[in-house]
Amino acid sequence: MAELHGNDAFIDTDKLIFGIGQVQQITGVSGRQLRYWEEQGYIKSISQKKGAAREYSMHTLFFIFHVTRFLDDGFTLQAAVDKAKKFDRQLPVLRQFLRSQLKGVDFQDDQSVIDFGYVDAEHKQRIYGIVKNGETSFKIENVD
DNA sequence: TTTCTGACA
DNA sequence: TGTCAGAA
Repeated sequence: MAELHGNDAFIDTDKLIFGIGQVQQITGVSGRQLRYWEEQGYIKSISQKKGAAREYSMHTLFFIFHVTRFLDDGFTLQAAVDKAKKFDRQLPVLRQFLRSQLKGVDFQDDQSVIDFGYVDAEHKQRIYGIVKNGETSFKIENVD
């Protein structure tokens, strides 16, 4: 039987392929830079053979995007790549945690309430994430 | 037309 | 890194 909520239930983002021209348009990184970064081993394109046009997976596209953000923050290319890699490692952990802990989101008049479920095994307290006026906070409530 | 590699006022 | 050339 098929699992409805596994990773498989979503689009395999690595099957979304982008040409170097598209990557340039989306990330603003020049083709010259992309080839140089690849030459330096910072990024990789899908099976780059001889003079064939480069293709990038969506994962790589995201990676490139993150590198540019760190470059904009003033980091060197090497440092930006390192930070992007670190960020890359955090994503699956964050996704797993959120996927298992997120119970639902309630949209109220002045705020949004994220239900993270019970805090304790006894189910005496429930924790919520509050998003209000552009700010976030936690709230723990006792369960009746 | 787009991309590739190599080179450099 | 940009840019130009010559080829695919």
